[in-house]
Amino acid sequence: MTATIHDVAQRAGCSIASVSRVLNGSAAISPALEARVREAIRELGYRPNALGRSLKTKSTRTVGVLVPSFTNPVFAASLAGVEQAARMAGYDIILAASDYDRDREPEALGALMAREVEGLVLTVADAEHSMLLDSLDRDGPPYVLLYNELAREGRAAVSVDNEGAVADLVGRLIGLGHERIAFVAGRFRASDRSRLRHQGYLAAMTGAGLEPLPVAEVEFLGDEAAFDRDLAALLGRTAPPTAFACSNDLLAIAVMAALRRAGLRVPEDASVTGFDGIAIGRQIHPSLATVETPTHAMGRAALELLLDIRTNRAPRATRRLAHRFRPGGSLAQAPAAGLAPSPTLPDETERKT
Amino acid sequence: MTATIHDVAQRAGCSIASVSRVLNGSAAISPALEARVREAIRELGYRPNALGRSLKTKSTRTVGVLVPSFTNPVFAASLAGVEQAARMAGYDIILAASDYDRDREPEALGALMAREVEGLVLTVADAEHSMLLDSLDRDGPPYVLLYNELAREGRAAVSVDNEGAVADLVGRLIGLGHERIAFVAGRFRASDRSRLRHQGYLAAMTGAGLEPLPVAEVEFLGDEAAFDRDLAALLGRTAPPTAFACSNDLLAIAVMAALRRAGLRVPEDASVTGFDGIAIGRQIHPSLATVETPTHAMGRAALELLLDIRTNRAPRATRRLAHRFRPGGSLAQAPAAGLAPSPTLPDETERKT
DNA sequence: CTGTTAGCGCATTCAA
DNA sequence: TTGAATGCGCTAACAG
Repeated sequence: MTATIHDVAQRAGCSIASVSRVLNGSAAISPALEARVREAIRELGYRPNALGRSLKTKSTRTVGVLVPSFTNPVFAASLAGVEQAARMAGYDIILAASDYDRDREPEALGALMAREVEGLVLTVADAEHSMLLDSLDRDGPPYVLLYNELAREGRAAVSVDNEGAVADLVGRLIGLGHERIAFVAGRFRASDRSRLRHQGYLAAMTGAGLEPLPVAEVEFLGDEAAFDRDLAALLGRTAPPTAFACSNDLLAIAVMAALRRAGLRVPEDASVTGFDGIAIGRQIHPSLATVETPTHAMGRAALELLLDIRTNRAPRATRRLAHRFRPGGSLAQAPAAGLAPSPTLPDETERKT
Repeated sequence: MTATIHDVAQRAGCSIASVSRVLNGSAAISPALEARVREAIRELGYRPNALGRSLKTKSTRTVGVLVPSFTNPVFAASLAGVEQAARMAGYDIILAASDYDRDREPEALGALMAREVEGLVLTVADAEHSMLLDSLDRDGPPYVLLYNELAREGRAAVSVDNEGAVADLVGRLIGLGHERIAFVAGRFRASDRSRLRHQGYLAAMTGAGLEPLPVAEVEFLGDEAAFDRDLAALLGRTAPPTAFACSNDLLAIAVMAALRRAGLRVPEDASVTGFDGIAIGRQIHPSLATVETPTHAMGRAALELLLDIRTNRAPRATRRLAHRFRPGGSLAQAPAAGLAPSPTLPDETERKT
């Protein structure tokens, strides 16, 4: 049985109130008593029980974090930012993952709320039509959405200009002479970010008088074969795309691999762009042209905003952080106009793993 | 003010004991009362407060997780495994990160323990000489080490055969004719895994009668310039290495990029191997030859072992999960640079491009 | 400056 | 089958 405040009091020969006082510095204590208490604490290896404290003070100093996945470097980096900011503010983090499954969101949130978290940082599948958020607004702790963008006022969020950034990116592709530009997206159902980025693509294409191609919605976590199949519809066109704008970096890297399997060279035969700016995008060859988003800072900002909202020091509004274009070797001039890329023969004989 | 058990009792016209009973099914209740209670719960939107419950039952159904970083895909995947297993077992997770800083470990653990976690899953910097673990053994919740391997008996751990796997990997390099094989490691101080993997390298080299090269300890999170500088000592040798065994995949990918900057081709001029088997290693070009470790499963196994230890259903021992070699394009025959080594049979497919 | 006391929300005796 | 009472570990009045 671990020591309680009573044990300390008894050993120090004082009341539990005095122990509590030296613990929290909530009132003046005579140096002599304080010394005795500290000694007793040391001897007993006493550490205050946060449960008892929280029950009394109604302050758990805990925030809940719900993300779709930890495996995605973007969320991992954000989580690190949240963690760092939380630690600095003396908060602990309770974690939950939805695995991109919106049906899992409610129960995950329930678990967090039962723990009496003082606030939430969440990335949900669909922020626009979420009853979840409605119920949180009604009776829940304050929350800050991370990555979700939403029109509705009175909701706090930390995000980037997804639509504008992709529009800019696609604009660059167009500037490089690309006309047949495809957009490759993760499943929309699981990500409103993906949808917003697609909007940016559409805006840029129509704005330039180009015809958007049908979006390729690929299964993010599927295997190679499924991926190739999803992409085949695009590559099999009589005039295949010369550029692939992808809704995130992981997808872009997968697309680059798929193009390679199809015998196409990046960027000579096709350009590829990503979104997010994950670190590894710089290391690969060719390096990935993308939009860098301040993932870590966004996590930090989300937690700081949350804390500010709690103390009425900030309104519930969307805070957009700056992104920037990151050049990369995956981006090049469109191949000679009018010519479809030569359908190089698959050199599968060379590869076998 | 959110509803408490008293509010429910009052509304249902009964005692809080009865409400508690329907909540936990801990005793028989008349159907009529139960219906009234459930109705009251619904009307009030009541959800039990986990704090009060935990304080009473001394069961928090919470485990603490301490990892060096979330950004490393290996830990991210493990964390996902831990989370999944925890959720299935009805446990919540409190998170802490040490940022590879061993001085941060104690306070992080302190925060977790104050929360009365029922167990811990941790990856520490140095499991062999950790006072931290000693103090946990003395008075702390049960814990399971993840990735840390240690000789000491009576400590629970989930790991892989780091030393053996690298020895095997280096053996393959040797089998491909490589003799000047370098080992590139993250800073040893921050990772005993790195040390163990280096041991495997040494064992394989000396076992084959080859002379180990001085280890290149690189700053894992440094910039490109620092990285190139750290590697310069190796590349500047009169007879530079023809193969680079790296202590993890991220490092290996960074080394591939550095070699490229130095004007060397992988694998024609130099082979590179990693360790961990992160997913992205398959997508890059050339694909990364490495040791696949079951990161997600290890996280799951760690939590399951923890729960089993709690209930005395398992001893505190090390559980090693199986790894396996993953072939990749980063691995090739040693360049025929004027050497005539003993004729060894390559067991891998020849690669050319 | 210090001690006594009253809960925080809940599960759980013990009676009825 | 139900209710009253106790206490988990702690902080915060309120006295002294």
